[in-house]
Amino acid sequence: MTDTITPPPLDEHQIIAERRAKLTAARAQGQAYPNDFRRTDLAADLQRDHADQQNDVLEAAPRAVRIAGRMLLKRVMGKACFGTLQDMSGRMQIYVALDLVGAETLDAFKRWDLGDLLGVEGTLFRTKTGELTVKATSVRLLSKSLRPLPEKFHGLTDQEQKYRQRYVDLITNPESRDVFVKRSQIVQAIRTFFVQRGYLEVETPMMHPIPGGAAAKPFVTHHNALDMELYLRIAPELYLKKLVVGGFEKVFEINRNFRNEGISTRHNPEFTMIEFYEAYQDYNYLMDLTEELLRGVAQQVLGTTSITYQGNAIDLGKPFDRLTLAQAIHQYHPHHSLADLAQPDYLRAALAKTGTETYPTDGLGVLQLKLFEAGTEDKLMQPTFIVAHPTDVSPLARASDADPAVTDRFELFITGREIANGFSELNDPEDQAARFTAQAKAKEAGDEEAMFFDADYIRALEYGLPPTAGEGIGIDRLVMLLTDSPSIRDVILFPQLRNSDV
RNA sequence: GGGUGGUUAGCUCAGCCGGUAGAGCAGCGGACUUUUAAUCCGUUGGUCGCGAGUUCGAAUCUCGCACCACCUACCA
Repeated sequence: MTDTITPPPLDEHQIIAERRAKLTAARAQGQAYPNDFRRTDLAADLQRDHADQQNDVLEAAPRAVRIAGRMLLKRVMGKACFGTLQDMSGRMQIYVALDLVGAETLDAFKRWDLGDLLGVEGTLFRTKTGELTVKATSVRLLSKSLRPLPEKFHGLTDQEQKYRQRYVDLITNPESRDVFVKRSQIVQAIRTFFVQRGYLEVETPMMHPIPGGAAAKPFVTHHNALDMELYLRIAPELYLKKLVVGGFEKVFEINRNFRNEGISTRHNPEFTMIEFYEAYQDYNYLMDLTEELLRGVAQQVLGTTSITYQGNAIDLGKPFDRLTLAQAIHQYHPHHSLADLAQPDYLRAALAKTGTETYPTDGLGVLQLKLFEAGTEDKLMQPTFIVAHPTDVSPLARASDADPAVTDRFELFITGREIANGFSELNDPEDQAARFTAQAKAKEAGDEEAMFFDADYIRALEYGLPPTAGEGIGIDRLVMLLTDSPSIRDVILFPQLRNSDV
């Protein structure tokens, strides 16, 4: 501590100035930010443990408690006051009366502000109206809050401020807290699911000399000591498969990916994925596993597999549909017959009507994919696996034995959004090298998202990757689904926003 | 990248047929020993996002810029 006065912030105004004056007065009384108060109780535990006890029971055998929290409501009435404290678990009312705490403490309490952090000792009782309350024998100011909280009834509603000052959002809006508590529970449930199945959780590099594992534009940075360019990873895929080569036959990683692309309600530059790989399994196994995972997580975190997303009922309990691109297009647009959808010329004509650009090099599969994306993808409300993606756009997936033009791959769509992507891995090093060469050519031709030729990955495959199935699930989008959140920013604590002047 | 809407007190919002800015909450002063969005009386607080223009006069009309939201495009 020093005696130097902190320069007032640029947005200092009357309320802050008044609170700062109270802080200065508190400093004159002694330590203004004490750290010797130890709580013994959390609000929610007390509410739960004493839910059934009437006041006569509580008064007969007084329960001594020590709680701490932020004061969100205060009702001053002459010689007795009520306040509402909030801690990480919930809220608890406190009662501060002259005959129990004395005039000095009562006067001090009256000057404390909403937002101040208090420590309270006392006993439990129940008020006339039946609310469990701590009757204070002592109240202390533990941290002065210099900035006023948002309006106590409406909380913070301004979207920008909710994102930029998430801490204020979390203080005042229980719905926001709930989303992030659920997010934590969802991630924990996923982690447990894989650990219980014998998977090893690993951490692979976030900085890659060659960005790989997905088609996306990377962020670039520079390592000074090595004097080399490094890329923030766009996916952990290639590293995880190297671990399978190394003998870790079931691995998963839950971590951030970074993609230097647009920002929207469904895209944040850094987002969280789980990727998992299991040797001696294929993509059909993954689809079964994915259904089991999503059902289990929803049941565990929400207590149900029937959920609502933005007004649409979604049933995670039923077996998920499994359709090829052509089958999905036909199902939602029956005027396209399956025979038509197998004709490249027909597809080109249909795409021309939707204004979608096509290239002479687009094969049947790519044309189907484009038509799917142009008007079917967003209609897949209920969980649907789209299987057999074209080999041309799946450079890391194993080609189908029955038809090498497509891969043993699926994408899972729910509410019209891609939630997961998985496939039987391409483990033939010569095929993989050829696919990388094709990608490298596309990159030279100007495709910014085409992949690099990754020689170390080919070398790993040359040691022998067992037949393996691998999948990625977008955690943010899954959390959006399970918390009924309309924007990815609602499920990321500190979403990326443009710079602002504080 | 394109379109639409928003930006007024610390917060939630009115005011927008151009005439010098309002409410509730919070704050400040006062009353009140079971309140709970406490109540009652009094009261402080504003570069109306920023910059230009039209006008005797702009929160209000016009143009530009910034940021936010939504839609759209892009994006495995």
